Amino acid sequence: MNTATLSALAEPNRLHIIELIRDGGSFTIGEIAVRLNLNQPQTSKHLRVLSDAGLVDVQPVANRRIITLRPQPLQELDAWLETFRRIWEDRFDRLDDYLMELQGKEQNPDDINKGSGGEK
Amino acid sequence: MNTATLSALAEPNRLHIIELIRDGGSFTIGEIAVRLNLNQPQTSKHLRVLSDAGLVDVQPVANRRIITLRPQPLQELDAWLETFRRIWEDRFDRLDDYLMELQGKEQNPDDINKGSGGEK
DNA sequence: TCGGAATATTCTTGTCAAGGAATACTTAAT
DNA sequence: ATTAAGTATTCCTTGACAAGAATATTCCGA
Repeated sequence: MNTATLSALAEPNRLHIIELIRDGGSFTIGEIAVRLNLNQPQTSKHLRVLSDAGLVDVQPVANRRIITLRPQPLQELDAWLETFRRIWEDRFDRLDDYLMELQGKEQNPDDINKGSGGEK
Repeated sequence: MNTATLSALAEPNRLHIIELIRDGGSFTIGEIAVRLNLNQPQTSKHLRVLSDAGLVDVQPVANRRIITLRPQPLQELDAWLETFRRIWEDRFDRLDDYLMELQGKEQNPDDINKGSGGEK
């Protein structure tokens, strides 16, 4: 996974921008600033970050910028999450039980080690 | 969405930890440190962050900690992404074509013209 | 009780990101 | 050419965060 996508989304204002565009379709930088109560310069800066991360498209129209969502990074994030769904179905319920039992009983470390990787 | 989840994942080492656990099932802090070539203190610190974000479960067993994945935050992230899929199906394919055309790329003219607002 | 293994905590330092304020740039209209 | 709107950039300050190093803590076994 791309940490650029994640850190771009990790900032609350930027996350709000993404959600605003998701719901509203397309906006101008000034419109975004108004709707989210941000100053224009910080809005521009946040959009620069989002644009660098490939999360938005910026179309210059006259002296405005039309901001739209760009699906790809979010789709990649989705694909990454997909790699977890398999695990959740196969393994997790059983592993959970196993750990519960480990904690309930007094056990020695050798029994624990046989779980995943043999060592020592 | 919870920005805590996102910023926890936005750090490369922490993302690697999550992927390691996803693939390997369960690990000890020391094992994680060895596998990812991290020092023990930073591994502990990263795991504290992951634990605070609810991304991992920490089971004390003797003087070790058994680390396992905790599905919930990733499932919430997944649910958040779900809110975008609807948009992508309804709206985006059409909008994408529109933007392609704005940029001067060759597209199927029939598809473009039958869009709603042919502005140009 | 002591030693050693596994993990936690503290302190320091460098880096980087975010907001505020001021200013520069670009475009359209007149 | 001038003006005003929209946006970009710069400078500054502040706070958060991550790594490194050193030390503290907890637990087990002998």
